[in-house]
Amino acid sequence: MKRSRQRDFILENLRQTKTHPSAGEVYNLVRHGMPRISLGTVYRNLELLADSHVIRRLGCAGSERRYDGDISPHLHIRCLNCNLIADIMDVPEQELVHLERFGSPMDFTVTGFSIELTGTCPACRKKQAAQPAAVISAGELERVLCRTSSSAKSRSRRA
Amino acid sequence: MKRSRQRDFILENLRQTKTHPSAGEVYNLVRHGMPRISLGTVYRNLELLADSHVIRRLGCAGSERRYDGDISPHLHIRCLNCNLIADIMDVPEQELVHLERFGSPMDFTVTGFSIELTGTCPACRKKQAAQPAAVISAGELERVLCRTSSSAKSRSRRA
DNA sequence: TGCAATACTAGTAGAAGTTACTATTATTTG
DNA sequence: CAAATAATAGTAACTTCTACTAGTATTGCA
Repeated sequence: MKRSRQRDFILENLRQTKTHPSAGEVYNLVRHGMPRISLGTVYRNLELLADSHVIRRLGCAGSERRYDGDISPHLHIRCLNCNLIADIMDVPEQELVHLERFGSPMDFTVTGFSIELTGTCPACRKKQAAQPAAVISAGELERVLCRTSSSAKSRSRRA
Repeated sequence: MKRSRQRDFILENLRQTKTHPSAGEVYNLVRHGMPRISLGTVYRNLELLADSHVIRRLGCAGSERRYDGDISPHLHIRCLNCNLIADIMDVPEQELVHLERFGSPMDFTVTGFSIELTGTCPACRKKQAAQPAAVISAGELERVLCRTSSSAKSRSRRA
């Protein structure tokens, strides 16, 4: 394994960022200082750094993979609306470690866990208040979505 | 909102499956009974059902989105090697709910959380034992990855 | 210091997963 | 039954990520 200026610069940029960026976002960050760096290099090095535990790969960050230059033990909360991710730094370690004891169905070897809180960030809450979503009643929902399995089965081969 | 045979059939299939399938896998399942169903229909309805809390969208299931027809409170463990997902059914509810109290940095509204254990499934453990991965020492890692920020900075504009 | 070995990069192409679009079909309401 | 419209099939396009190759940079050693 050899050092490279690209990897150093990626790490440096990630450590100075609090936004838990995706690979594409890191790419845009580092391009300011290294205009000719390639996207593939960013992807490769983020994975390499995460595999080496120099940075953290966020376990549950929506559809795209996100990274954190801060490897200290802390949790994240993600806005389900805009995917903004914030740190939760004040979690006592003993609250988390005990999760592993739920471990081994099917004889898995448990090596870790991912926890992510989800919610709504202040900005999105304001938007949603101004423009409230349509609401569907429980009865309506039942009617629409929970047809009995027998009636569905009897018609299932017509599509 | 109108009912459709496709949505009913997707739900029925998902509920009979224990594998926490992705949208593509659900597509392959339902095609046996509905050969002309389209992939887009499967995607749309899985999202719709998940948004309505009729099924669960797994919060941290690797790169692709996975779904669970069982919405009872339980956790999952995923094999980091092959992405096999197993249920962990015996988690006392009170162990989980308290997580929400770590809640609101930046004034987020906390609506839920995702927890996923990670590890190695029995099949992959056997494979890995037969073919062990290369190991890098801590000293080597430090040398390669942790160049000081000053030396990196001084060269960062040359790429 | 210079050279050989080779890990790494830039640039591009391609794969996988997901979303968007449109004409047509199915469901619901009156 | 007919009108209104939500949902579908099929396709194209988009996003994220990975693979590939020729060329470049880094390291180890003389």
